Formats: sequence, C-alpha cells, structure tokens
Amino acid sequence: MDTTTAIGQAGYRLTGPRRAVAELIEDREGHFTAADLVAEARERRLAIGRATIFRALDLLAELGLVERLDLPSGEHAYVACEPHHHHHVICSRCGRSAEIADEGLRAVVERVGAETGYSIDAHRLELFGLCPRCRRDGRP
Amino acid sequence: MDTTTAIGQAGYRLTGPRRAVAELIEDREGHFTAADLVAEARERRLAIGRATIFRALDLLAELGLVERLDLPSGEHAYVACEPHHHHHVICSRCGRSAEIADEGLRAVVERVGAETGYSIDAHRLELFGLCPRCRRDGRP
DNA sequence: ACGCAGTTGATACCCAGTCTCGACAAACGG
DNA sequence: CCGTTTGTCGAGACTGGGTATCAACTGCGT
Repeated sequence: MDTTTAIGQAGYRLTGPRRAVAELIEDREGHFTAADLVAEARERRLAIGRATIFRALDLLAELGLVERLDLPSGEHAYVACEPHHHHHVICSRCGRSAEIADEGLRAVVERVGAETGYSIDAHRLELFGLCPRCRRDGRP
Repeated sequence: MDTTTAIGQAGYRLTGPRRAVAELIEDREGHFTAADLVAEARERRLAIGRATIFRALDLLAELGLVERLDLPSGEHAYVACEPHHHHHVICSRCGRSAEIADEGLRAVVERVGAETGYSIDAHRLELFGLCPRCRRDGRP
C-alpha cells in the first residue's frame, strides 16, 4: 500500500502538501530530521510551511509509515518504514536502517514482565552500529 | 559507592552545587526531567543555576549514575541507577523504574547482527507499562 | 458547482539545552 | 594555614526544535 493511498484510507485528506512531504521522504535514504525535510523543501522551491512538515510527520508516524527515532546524540529523527510493529538497526555513519522482526524479543519482554511484576504494554528497541556497506568502505 | 565519592574518584571536583544536585536526585522516585530539578531547586531556595543542573546531569550520565531516557511522549527524562550496562522498565503512570539485566537480550542482539550484517556496537531497550503498585491501585 | 470542514502557511511564541565570560572556590603544595 | 592554579559556577544571551494562533484556502461529499 502506498503512502498517499494510506492517508486517504485512514480518513485524512489527500492534500498537495502531504503528497509533497511523502515524496520528499521517499527520495531519502537513511534517517532524516524534520529540519532536513524543511531544508530539502526549500531547495526544491516547494511552498510548504515548516509547521506543515511537522504536522505531516506526525500524521505519517500515527499511520506507522514513518517511525520516530531517538538517536544516541539526543536528536529526533525519522525513518520510512512499513506499518507493523518492528524495530530498526541504524547505521551510525550513514543513517541507513534495516527493519528487524521479533528475533526472540517477545520472549525477553515476557520474562521481564514476569520477573518485575510490571504489565508491559509498549517497548522500544533501537540498535546502532555500522551497516555492511560502511564497514566495507572507509575505515578512517 | 555513593554518588559524591564517585564524582571524586573520577577526577572531578566535588563541589557544592554537584552535591546539591546529587541530593535532589536521591530524593526523587521515578524519572524526572532537567526542568523538574530546576523547579525543585528553586522551591528549596537553592542557589543553583540552570546551566549547572544540566552540566551536573551530563556528568552523572557520563559516570553512569543516572541514565537518560526517551519517553514515548518525546520528552527527555533521567533515572538514577547503578553504573553498569542494563535497561529499564518504566511505569507509564508513576514513572518508577526497575532495572533489568540481560534476560536473553544479548542473544537477540547477536542474532540481529548476524542476519543483517551490521556490526552492532550500541543498543537501547526501554520497556513501558504499569508497575505492580499502580496496577493494584486505581484503574480509572 | 456548492459549501463545509479539515488543512495550510505566516508568524509569534515557548521551552530545552548550549555558549560565553567574569567571578569563584576546590584541591594541592608549601 | 595560606596562596595559587585551574576546574567550575551563575547570569544571561542565544539557538533551534517544536507548537499555538488564526485568517485564508481547498479537498471532497453531495
């Protein structure tokens, strides 16, 4: 399912600015910040307000088409992704990310719940390292 | 090892403001934001500058005596904790947290590395839910 | 084509966190 | 115990991410 149709199906209006933001995101590799999109939009002479970009990102995040990351640096970034529960491995050099499935995490979560007595209803796992390409290329 | 001695042993000066911040943190339950500490310090009429609180938090985080969290809301918060690698389960109502050990996570990380080809050198796992006390108490 | 929400953009605004710099005080040596 | 050195502090200016406001606009159902 493509981004623009997903917006429509969720009952939101399929507006020009939203299409434009979706396009900006599709043209990206790796993660990006809201500021990146603002800059990119300005470069392409798109008439999209800053607030609109933030709003579009919120919307896409809500639909699960984009996910918010908290980089170790403290920055907030986003990555485009498929709308189902999963996690990311993020390259700390180039920012490319790969989705990962359960991989036994569910079991870990259950064990923690059992041992601590917490009823766990959400979790976040982020992995950072070098992607295969960056490992192969330069090692400064 | 208590906080103030840890600061000394790491080669940093054991100053009044740092002691004060350490004390503010020890008196807290659950997670707290930098702004919380600033407000608390003001209430107690402590003459500690805002910048100093941020600096002290950075220092304590570097020593591993405090850990930075990214709440689902996007806020940055901290929790006091022991200085070794671990993760937290955080109560989404009261903010109390419990530390959790490996619990099989290491194996998960290794499997992901093997499958994606990334060389993973850092990870973050945060679990959110209700702590036993909040489960027992009100269910609004 | 019409009309009404939902959406937009400009702008002002708010708040977290950082930077600067003169004043200060912890640690150490004598 | 006092002087010196140098890390640290506080105040305030500053930056940058993100949000609130509100009049103007436009997608979309009828």
